[in-house]
Amino acid sequence: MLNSEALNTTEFLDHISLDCVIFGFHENELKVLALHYKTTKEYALPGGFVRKDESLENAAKRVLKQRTGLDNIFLKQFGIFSDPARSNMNPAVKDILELGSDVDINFFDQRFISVGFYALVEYTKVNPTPDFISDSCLWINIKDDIQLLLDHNHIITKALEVLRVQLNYQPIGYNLLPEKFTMPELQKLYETILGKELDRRNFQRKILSYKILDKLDERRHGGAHKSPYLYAFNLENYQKALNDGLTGGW
Amino acid sequence: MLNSEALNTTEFLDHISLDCVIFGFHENELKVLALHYKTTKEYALPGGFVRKDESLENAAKRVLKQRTGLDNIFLKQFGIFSDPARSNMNPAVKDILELGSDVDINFFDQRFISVGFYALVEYTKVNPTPDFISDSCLWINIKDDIQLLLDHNHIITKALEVLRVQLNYQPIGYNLLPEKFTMPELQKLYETILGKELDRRNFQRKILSYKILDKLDERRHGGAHKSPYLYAFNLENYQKALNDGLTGGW
DNA sequence: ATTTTTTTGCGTCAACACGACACAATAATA
DNA sequence: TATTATTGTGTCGTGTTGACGCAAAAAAAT
Repeated sequence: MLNSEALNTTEFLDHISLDCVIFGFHENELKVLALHYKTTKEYALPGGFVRKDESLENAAKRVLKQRTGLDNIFLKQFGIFSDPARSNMNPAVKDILELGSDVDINFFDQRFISVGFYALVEYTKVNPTPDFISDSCLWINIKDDIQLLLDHNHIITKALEVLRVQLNYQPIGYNLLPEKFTMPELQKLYETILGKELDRRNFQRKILSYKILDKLDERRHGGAHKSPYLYAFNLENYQKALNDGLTGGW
Repeated sequence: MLNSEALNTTEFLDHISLDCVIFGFHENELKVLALHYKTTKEYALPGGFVRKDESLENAAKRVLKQRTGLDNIFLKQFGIFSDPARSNMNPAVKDILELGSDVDINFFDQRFISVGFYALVEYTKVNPTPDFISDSCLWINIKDDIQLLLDHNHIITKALEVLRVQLNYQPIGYNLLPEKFTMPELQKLYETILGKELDRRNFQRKILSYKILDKLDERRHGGAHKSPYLYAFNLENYQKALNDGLTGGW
């Protein structure tokens, strides 16, 4: 009945959990992967616990692998959520109780200090997979602000703030976009993360001045109106540029 | 024998500790408050544990109050240190064993995931106070790179990196400098945090353009050569400016 | 087929910001 | 009184930024 990831709570450290904000970009919108619980019908971030001899980062990688099917995901720890009241009255406890009498409910019902990770994935490569207390795993749109479990909305907000600040220091475009993309797509990604509109022509001038993009001889056909050129990140230059931080703000 | 902060380990959450990087600025040098252990003669960051119904932030404030005598310290969580091996072979365990047989050595000898806080204090206001395993509490100069306990050097390095990034987003100057200060002093603070020299005249032009400083009618006399003017932060403008981030890099 | 509409590619211009540097005023010291 | 290191203020050339113009392209409408 229970799948193996749920059992053996004695393997885990007490009081410490982690939550993952998995960002994807699709149809010009920024999305986050969420679970939908069987019993309480709550939405929640994918999370997990830390094995007694495991680093937090590896625990997060385990969770990511389970929910997305992907290895080698871009992953950063961005915050810690430690309000003593944050996991009081956790509705998920009810979901877990439903699973059977052999569950160590004391483990799940304790105070948790949760470490927040954000991950960047290429939307189309993800195979969303529910966990043992959820019936589905789905993308929710950031701007729909759907109500999530406990402080998970707050966790997403914090992740977004960090993403915004790190836009010039982490390969965020590279990890969220497919290999080939158009300039308007890249711009839309920047606009969504920054929460403001940018001038099309100035954006292009600036991003090209960094020399981090290769302009391809290909265009994206099929859309309405003039076909835009495709670009790809020049990883070598991108990494080099990020080391100093891309100069100037947006 | 044992002071009360050491006892009652049952009050604390297992596996979770915190370490504070307390920055001070004195004689144009950036310093960090450290403890010196009685038995092993190791240097270490001030740290502590989290009570079962206490937020991490409040736990950090407790530690800060105990080591500095100060309330209302500027304080930010900046990272988490979770390598499973980080607290193996912890020499501090030996110091704690020396304290007597009634110590719950199992608590101190477990795996700890440590949450890093940095604090900014006005050097002259601090009253450095050792804890129950240390014989002194003292300022160490950042650039002296003294060898510290476990991964504490690494923790300081990370704190400095964060400080650097946040220089344009947090009231760092205000919290590290006394109320009145000279332009060369402020510049030296920026240079130390950034790890590079800045042009005196360009620095002044830029920092004044933010309108975050009030130029006083007073000068600092007594030093050799021309007496510099004193400045004070205009808190209202400073806070307003930090909200958007001070534009441009250094 | 031709026109319309919207998007894309490329360019211009004025205002501003930045780095490098010049020079005079000042205050302790020699 | 002269010396010397430091501070206050300004200039100048370059590069970057924001605001906006215009023509080419491609699907859709006529």
